[in-house]
Amino acid sequence: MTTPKTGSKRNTPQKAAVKHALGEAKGFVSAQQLHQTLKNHGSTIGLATVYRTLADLAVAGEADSLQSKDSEVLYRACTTSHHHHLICRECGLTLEIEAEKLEKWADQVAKERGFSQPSHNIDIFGICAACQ
Amino acid sequence: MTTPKTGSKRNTPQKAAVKHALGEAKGFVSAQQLHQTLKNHGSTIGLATVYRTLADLAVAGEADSLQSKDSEVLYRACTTSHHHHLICRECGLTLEIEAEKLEKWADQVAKERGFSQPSHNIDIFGICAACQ
DNA sequence: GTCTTATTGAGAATGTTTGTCAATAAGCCC
DNA sequence: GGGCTTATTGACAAACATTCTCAATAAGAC
Repeated sequence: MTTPKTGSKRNTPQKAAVKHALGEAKGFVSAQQLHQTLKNHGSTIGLATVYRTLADLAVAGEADSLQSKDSEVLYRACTTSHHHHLICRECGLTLEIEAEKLEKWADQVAKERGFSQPSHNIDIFGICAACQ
Repeated sequence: MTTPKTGSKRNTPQKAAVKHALGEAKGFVSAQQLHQTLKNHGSTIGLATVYRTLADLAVAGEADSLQSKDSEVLYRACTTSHHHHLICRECGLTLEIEAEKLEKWADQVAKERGFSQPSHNIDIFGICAACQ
């Protein structure tokens, strides 16, 4: 009762492995894909652990998440600064885009209509030069 | 072989019912919600039919679709012209937004990086005046 | 009315994601 | 190093939305 101890995360080899694998991936990958990759490399990590770790990374701002067309969630390692993505529909190649103008525009539109706590979802898709 | 007959859609009471119910809904609704609403009104429509009809409407441009946080797809009746949405996270109230500038910006960003066939996903969320 | 075939509805099947829970091991104090 | 507490793990089951299957129905055309 005397020790709330709310925020005590532990460092485990599993978390490190997920983080590393996410860093190796070029574009966005699903939890399932990442789990398969890890197992192919000899890891015995559980699927649930991959899901949990990715969700934690997303909350911590160390990964971006995105909904694919097939209703699965895709993750990608990223810098902590806010940005958007230009994604190839063919190969998944992803470029980060800075768009300060856009941020301001979105926030302004929300405020003009009386909406508070604005947030937005902006992603651009296309076919990259290599895939054409 | 002599009759391709690829595009022969039939008009059924079920399709009309889904279309009507979608029009009645204020904001975005899921296929499950719509199915429930229809059943509550006495319809015996099947869940699969609701899904199929909504998918058709989305393809035909008569409905907008959107991925919610809970990984379900939400639909909304709309005009055929291209637009985006400002959505209340609390009550689901939805306003349509015209943003020609934005369209051009998105297409330009894609072309600058060598991407063809650009498309984009832009939605703004917030808490509407009534919900604050 | 008859015929063709798109459509329907009930349930099974799929696939992702989350929950459960006993077993394990990370961090800490001695 | 040894022991303790408890966050974490992994295997599996469960929840969930969505799609598939297929016999039965009915829309549209003649």
